[in-house]
Amino acid sequence: MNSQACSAVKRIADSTVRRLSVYLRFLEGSTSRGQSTISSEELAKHGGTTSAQVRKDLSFFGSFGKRGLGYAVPELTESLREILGLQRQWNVVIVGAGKIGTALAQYHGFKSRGFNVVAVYDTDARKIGSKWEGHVVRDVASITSDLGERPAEIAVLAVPADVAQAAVDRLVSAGIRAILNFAPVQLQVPGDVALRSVNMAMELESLSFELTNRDR
Amino acid sequence: MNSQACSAVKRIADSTVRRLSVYLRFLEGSTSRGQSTISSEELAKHGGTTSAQVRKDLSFFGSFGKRGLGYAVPELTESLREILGLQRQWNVVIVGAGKIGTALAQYHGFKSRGFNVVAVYDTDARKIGSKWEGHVVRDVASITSDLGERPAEIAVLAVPADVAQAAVDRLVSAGIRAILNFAPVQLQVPGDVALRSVNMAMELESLSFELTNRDR
DNA sequence: CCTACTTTGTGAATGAATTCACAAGCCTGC
DNA sequence: GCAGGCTTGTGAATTCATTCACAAAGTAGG
Ligand SMILES: NC(=O)c1ccc[n+]([C@@H]2O[C@H](COP(=O)([O-])OP(=O)(O)OC[C@H]3O[C@@H](n4cnc5c(N)ncnc54)[C@H](O)[C@@H]3O)[C@@H](O)[C@H]2O)c1
Ligand SMILES: NC(=O)c1ccc[n+]([C@@H]2O[C@H](COP(=O)([O-])OP(=O)(O)OC[C@H]3O[C@@H](n4cnc5c(N)ncnc54)[C@H](O)[C@@H]3O)[C@@H](O)[C@H]2O)c1
Repeated sequence: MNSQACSAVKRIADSTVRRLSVYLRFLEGSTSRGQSTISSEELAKHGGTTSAQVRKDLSFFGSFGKRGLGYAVPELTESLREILGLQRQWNVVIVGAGKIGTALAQYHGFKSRGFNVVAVYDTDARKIGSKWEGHVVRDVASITSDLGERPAEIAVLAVPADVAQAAVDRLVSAGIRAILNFAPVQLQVPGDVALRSVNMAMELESLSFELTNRDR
Repeated sequence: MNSQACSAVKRIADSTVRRLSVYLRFLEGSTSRGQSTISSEELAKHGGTTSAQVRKDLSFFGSFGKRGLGYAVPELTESLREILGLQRQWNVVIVGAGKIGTALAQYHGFKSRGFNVVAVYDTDARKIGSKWEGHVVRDVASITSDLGERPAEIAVLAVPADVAQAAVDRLVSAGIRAILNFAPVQLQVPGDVALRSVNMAMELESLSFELTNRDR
């Protein structure tokens, strides 16, 4: 019956972690809305799931609520931030200063959640040296020595698909620990490097499938 | 033992559909690479899964391979396009001409797969009327009558989180059938509207969790 | 202090997705 | 045309995730 975010004793499903992130985002809104306590039922409604799922998700990490009452919003917010590893800052590099890389580099939603963009890289000589929002675009060739001096844990990959694997190999040998990939290819990484991909074409195609097959 | 993409008799898991999309993308590369036949093993290697999974995924829709030989690349490509509903064109509107909306409107990867951006909308008077890449930014107030004249099936939502639900309600009542959401909120839609969300903060937080808890 | 009511936390049950394992089918070479 | 080698297609087994259902624990009000 303790409330500490105990270190995961068994493997936690990715789906659980993603829901925790959704709960956290809603809770941060609730705090500013001045609500002091919240039930699993309410959390579920705004997280697109069920109250049993919410309680099960939380139960993997400890016991955070009061029976008959619900969860204290500030405490649960804090616990979720701790579970997700958001109490520290993460350094992020963006590789590929094209259309999507530029949008991401300027996105304020990253910084406000502890993800600091520390550098932007490209290979295009015309882009190297130019800057926006305080970031000078640097030559990707300097990435290994840069990471040696000022380490970054996470890379956001926004380069064309045909050079994505080469860019990953370079990042991995430079010591990066996690990659968020926007190129529509399946990348190979060593087991100790975390990888997530955002594949927008895949999302659109899954919508296409659903529209096509709704009349089942 | 027929090869037609028969209409789904039982519910197809979303994870299956997403993998089909990945297989298709790799196959399109294989064609240009001049490979005429491919095994489930090879497809699996490049799709980040197992050969049994590939065969099971395909088996929901028919029988596309030759035993002892594998799959004919052009035929399988065609079948996957048919299954995913990609033999037609889809009209797409982008709502929110900000940083991410702009990047998406200019992205060539959509058009090349049959998703045509037919309009871009915003509320900001300074943006309305300006144009890039052939798209004039239109006032979101005209969306209902525009969709009446020239229907679009899919909306890409790239507006701030606090107005996202209102924008969805407007799109739904204008008759949109599917939404790809980039705002980090859980949206409510009627059951007959398809919804996918791309939540980049969630991806980053899931990476943060993995980095934090690798030492389990 | 006791009763009525609420909501959590969690084993057990169910349901869904993946993996196993192998018969069936096709190709090649002799 | 038969043997040997390969690869598909698919039920059965297994693993993983969600939902159920209820005891336990708390609140509130008299
Ligand atoms: N633009 C979008 O909305 C969008 C949407 C979904 C996915 N994507 C994907 O994101 C990736 C980038 O798309 P984009 O539209 O920004 O393309 P882009 O052409 O505008 O930008 C790509 C950038 O990467 C740079 N680059 C090339 N090789 C590099 C390397 N080895 N190292 C570092 N930088 C390198 C290029 O110079 C260019 O500036 C692509 O894989 C694309 O499929 C883009
Ligand atoms: N920029 C990114 O890289 C990024 C990454 C992930 C998620 N997002 C999300 O995407 C959304 C947009 O982000 P952005 O960075 O492009 O913001 P932005 O402020 O650059 O753009 C938002 C645009 O939406 C317009 N808008 C506001 N209300 C509208 C309405 N009711 N109808 C139509 N248009 C409206 C604004 O005028 C503005 O042009 C946000 O929800 C953000 O959290 C952005």
